[in-house]
Amino acid sequence: MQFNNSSPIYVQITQYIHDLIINTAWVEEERIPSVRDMAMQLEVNPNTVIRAYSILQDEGILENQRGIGYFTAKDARTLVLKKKREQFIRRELPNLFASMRTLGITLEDIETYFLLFKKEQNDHEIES
Amino acid sequence: MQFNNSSPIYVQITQYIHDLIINTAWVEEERIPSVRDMAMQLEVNPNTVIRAYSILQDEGILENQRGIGYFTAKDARTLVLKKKREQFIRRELPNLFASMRTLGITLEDIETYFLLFKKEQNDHEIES
Amino acid sequence: MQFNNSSPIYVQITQYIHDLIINTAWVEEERIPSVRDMAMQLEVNPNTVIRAYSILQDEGILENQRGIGYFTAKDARTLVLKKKREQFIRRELPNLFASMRTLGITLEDIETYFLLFKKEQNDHEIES
Amino acid sequence: MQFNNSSPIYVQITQYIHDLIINTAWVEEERIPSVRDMAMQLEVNPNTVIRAYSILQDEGILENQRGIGYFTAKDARTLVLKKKREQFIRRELPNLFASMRTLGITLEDIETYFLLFKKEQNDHEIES
DNA sequence: GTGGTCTAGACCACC
DNA sequence: GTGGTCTAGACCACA
Repeated sequence: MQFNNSSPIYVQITQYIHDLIINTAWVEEERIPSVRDMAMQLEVNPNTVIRAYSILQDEGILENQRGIGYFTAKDARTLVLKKKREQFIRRELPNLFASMRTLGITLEDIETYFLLFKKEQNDHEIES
Repeated sequence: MQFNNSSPIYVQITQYIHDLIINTAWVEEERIPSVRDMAMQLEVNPNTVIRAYSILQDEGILENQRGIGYFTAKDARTLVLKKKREQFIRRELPNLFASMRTLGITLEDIETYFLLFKKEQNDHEIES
Repeated sequence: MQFNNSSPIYVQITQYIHDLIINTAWVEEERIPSVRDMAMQLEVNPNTVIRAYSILQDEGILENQRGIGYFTAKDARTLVLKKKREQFIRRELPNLFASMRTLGITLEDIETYFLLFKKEQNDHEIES
Repeated sequence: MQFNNSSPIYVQITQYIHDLIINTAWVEEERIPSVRDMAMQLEVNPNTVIRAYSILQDEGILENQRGIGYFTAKDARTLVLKKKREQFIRRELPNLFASMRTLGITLEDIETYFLLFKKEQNDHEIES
């Protein structure tokens, strides 16, 4: 895994795990890699992984069984999706609409870009 | 002016000035408030204003005349608009589309939110 | 049995056994379940049960007969009660009074909560 | 300040700050000692102080102004009191009542101990 | 100056 | 084996 500098590594790890759960790469109520394993796998200090895991635990997405390890929560996927949707509507959308307003971009323009974007995605998939 | 914690204050100031120029609240080729005045007005450390002004100077939006002060550039408004459009298409839109994809949000959903957003804006304007 | 995360599992097991002895669910001088049985019943690692049993043995509440198993002591119930009373007066009460003081809670308030608590208990018993 | 081993240092620091705010030793909307100062004062690693401050920030008791420092929140005292009261009622009281039940201790007994406790407190105050 | 992140490494309790 | 706490120290962005 590659990290960028725009946000802290521990945040990028939480987002990465969010994705794993949405993709069902990590299924619910199963044990996830130990802090040390994850740290080795991501080539990161264990403390950084602990920080990410703890945040996810606070969010109710992970649970901890003493001396055994971390587990995905029962309704982890629902929780993640709900959380991300809220964020999207409360943070991303208002920014989007504000930008559209100041730049004079309409919904039709967005649609055009969207079709283009989907086309690109398809092309990439065909390539690979 | 109120600042939030999600991005550095100097960035928020540059965005604020971008808006002032787009709104033609600051017209082109005119002197803008001195660093000290701006700092007092925004209740901010002068260094922070200097940083914002310097960035805008690098972007070609402001110009500095030694010993006199800062001025808006000749084509400031065009520059700002161009810059913002680029950012919008290269950064915001891809993020938007990616979020839509993972969250299963369609363009129709966006439209619904957009109408809602416009309605709220109108209500606010009528109130005030 | 359900364990919470606020204290170690082996501590929760010792408290559970304390209760069993006070309730006379375990009578004195009788053999108690083997470590393995107990571990299976509680869905817990045998080492954890061993730890709990050892502590109770140190407290004089359990006795171990090599090769045979663990037994409740002759005066187990008296011992447990005495121990709990001491703990209550030396640890819980001072904390309680300190909290009451800083939070401005009076004995009358406590009484109100107590009546409420007893009422709830009754309701639960009637339900079941 | 002396720390005990029963709970992590960063937790003890948060509780210490809770007390400072309840006692109005720290008044609202004022700057508090910097992380480094506090660390030196408490003879603790700065990271440990950061951890405590961050938790209090999440609780809404402290606020952070970038590059300037931490401040007590506007309604910090109310928040702390509310938080502590809730904890008291939800955690301490049920334990208390459960102990009273199994040990056969009545409210009258508690009152006796309470008067004793208050008497001791007075004696201590007179001494010093 | 301020706080925030990250690492390396030690030590501990728990299962 | 598991996670959790703490330290020391480096480095960075921000005001």
